[in-house]
Amino acid sequence: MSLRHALLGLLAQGPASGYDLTRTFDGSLGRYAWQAGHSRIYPELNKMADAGLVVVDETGPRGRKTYALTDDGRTELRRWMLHWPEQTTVRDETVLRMFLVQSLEPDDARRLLEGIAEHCARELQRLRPLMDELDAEHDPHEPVPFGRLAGEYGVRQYEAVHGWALWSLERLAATVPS
Amino acid sequence: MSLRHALLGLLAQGPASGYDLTRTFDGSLGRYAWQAGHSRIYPELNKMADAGLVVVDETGPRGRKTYALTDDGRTELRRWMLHWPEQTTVRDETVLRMFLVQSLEPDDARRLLEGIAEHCARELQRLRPLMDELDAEHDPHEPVPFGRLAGEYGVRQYEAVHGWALWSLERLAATVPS
DNA sequence: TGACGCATGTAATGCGTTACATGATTGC
DNA sequence: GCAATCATGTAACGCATTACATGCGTCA
Repeated sequence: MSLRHALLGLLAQGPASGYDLTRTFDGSLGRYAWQAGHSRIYPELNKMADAGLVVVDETGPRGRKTYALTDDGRTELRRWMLHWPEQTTVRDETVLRMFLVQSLEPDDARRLLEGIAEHCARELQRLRPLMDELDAEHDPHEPVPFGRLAGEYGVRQYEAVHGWALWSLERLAATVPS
Repeated sequence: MSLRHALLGLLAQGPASGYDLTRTFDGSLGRYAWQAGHSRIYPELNKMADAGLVVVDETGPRGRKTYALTDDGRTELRRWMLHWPEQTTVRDETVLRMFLVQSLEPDDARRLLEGIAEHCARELQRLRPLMDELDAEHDPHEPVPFGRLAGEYGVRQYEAVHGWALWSLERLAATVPS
């Protein structure tokens, strides 16, 4: 039930409406960690309010409701963050493709790996300047800005996949014909 | 509909029964890429047979049925492997926790990051020798063994997360009190 | 006043997990 | 003969996506 914990974690940064939270999922959170559409978020927020994990903080125009964490919500978030099971849920189409590279003909496999490497290189060119900018703007007296750690994860992730794709290309090419 | 493609990719390595495929998902495939239990696999194989993507190859004792790819199945697998959408499905509880590290008190955040770093270090100690063993046993005239590329991905992935956790710890500690 | 974006919801369908259910073979 | 494992399936429930549905507020 990770959607619930994702919402708790986001609300820990400060009150937000279902609409705000939906847009957060559209960004890098949804891209690298967990996806959710508004049609799941609104019902879940209502259930969390029933369970006493969040409360409606403010109501605004157009029926806008911002939610805030309760003490129970913060306790549950902390419990989930610190006590995680050994076997966690992962579901990643890209990694699945990596597992199945060898089901392709050698030429196709090469093309796929080259595509992955290029994709990673492009993403790195996009992400690294963003991180540098965050760092340049950052006042060292303030806490690390939200998203900076996740962004760093993204950079390192792409570097790892990039290196993996190049290594795999070499490895596939190195097969000695008999 | 990635379960279907996972099954196609696995069957591309050679015919297998639903039971065999279920055990494959119990291993590193399920751990890093995609999970599925037998209760989804059997119905899906039947649907894939109806759709002409696979055929029953052999029947064995205890009602065992091995499935093999058809030409249509191989075509569909190739299509899926080579033409992937920009926005792919990712769902990873660990990465979600990474995104939410900053929702914790500094002490808790530190403990969590230390836990992640230790976890990665342990997994690396387990995985690296396995990969070295695979390489030592590998006849260079044979194609790269199935799972070797994925295993390398696992190693690099853990190295990346390990480095990220250490970097994050430093970064959190570096906040200058005002 | 019309278009766009904000804002919230429900319904239908499909995918995934857990639990239920059954029976055959092999090895001890 | 009994236990473990092989082997396949269905049912119930919950979660996720897509589509359907509605209405308010702001700005040009």
